[in-house]
Amino acid sequence: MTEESRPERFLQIGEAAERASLTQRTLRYYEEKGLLNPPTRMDGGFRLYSPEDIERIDRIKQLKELLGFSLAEIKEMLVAEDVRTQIKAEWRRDADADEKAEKARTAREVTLHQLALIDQKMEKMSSLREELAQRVQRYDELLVRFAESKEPEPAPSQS
Amino acid sequence: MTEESRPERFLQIGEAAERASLTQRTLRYYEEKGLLNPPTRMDGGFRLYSPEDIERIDRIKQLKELLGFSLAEIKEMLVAEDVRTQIKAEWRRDADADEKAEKARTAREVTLHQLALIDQKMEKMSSLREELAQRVQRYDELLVRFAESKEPEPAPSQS
DNA sequence: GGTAACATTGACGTGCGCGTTAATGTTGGT
DNA sequence: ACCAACATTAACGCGCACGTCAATGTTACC
Repeated sequence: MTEESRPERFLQIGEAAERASLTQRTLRYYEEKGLLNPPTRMDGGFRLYSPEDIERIDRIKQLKELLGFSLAEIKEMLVAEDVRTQIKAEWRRDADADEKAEKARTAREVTLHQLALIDQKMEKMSSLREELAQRVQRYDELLVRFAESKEPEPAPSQS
Repeated sequence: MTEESRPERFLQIGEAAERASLTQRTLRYYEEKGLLNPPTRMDGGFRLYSPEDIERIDRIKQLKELLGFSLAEIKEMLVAEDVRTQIKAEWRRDADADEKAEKARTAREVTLHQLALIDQKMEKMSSLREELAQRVQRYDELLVRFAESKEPEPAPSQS
């Protein structure tokens, strides 16, 4: 409900940073490192982030915090995203259809690769989860035994 | 099948590092930072890692690479593990049962917290997974349309 | 007992992902 | 025209997680 969804306006760096819970420095850094393409500027040179830029920022945050990828890795992963927007932009222009299809195939491949990475991580995670769950169960059993040795004659208790 | 499972012998740092695909420096660093308790030593001062130590090293690697936690966070998380082995070691000694129960409760709590963290991550991951899967599907549809516009009269093909 | 392989403790170096400060420019409102 | 709020680049700094010497000691084996 408090979800900050895609804005309809262009945002200056301050607002953009706040939305994503990042700092302005971080956004500039991402741009410097090629993760964000240079946003448009106002006459005075102030950065103006488009809704697409904002989405991309969220994407980066997601990939970083969730999957723990390095910025370099994320940069690679975002190639697929780039191709996608590029295709969209060129859609009704007279670009070579074969070329576009090739790009789409590439983007598909990259996305599939990301999917595979995620699946790998999720598998490992769920086996770790299992391990921990079992451990909790063993603690429970242990605690029950402690309680039993203390209360040989369990009295009926409420609540 | 190539899985390096728990060894029966004590290992020197070289072998231990190789098993975990880490460097000797890293193992010493983990010890320095209190993630690994100081292993036993040979007469000359060479470190000897017990099977339990080796397990713990794998644990750390798991938590770091899988969940992207910092070493400081991992250190905290391993408290539960410590309590567990401590309880095991003290098991038949005349330590205060209440105290042991209290430790077990603490360990249980910490483990539950870890479980909650993992569940959070897995939820976010699976929604990201969904997003990507849908994207692949859209690429597929796109490519089908490309193929159709190229081949208005599909010829029966084998293989 | 020599020597190759393996280890030890410093100590400094490094890359990443920003934080922070300084000096300066821009925008929007009164 | 002025002012506060917001932005800019450039540069240095910093904590983390190790890498990388260097100088020295240990072990195992022939």
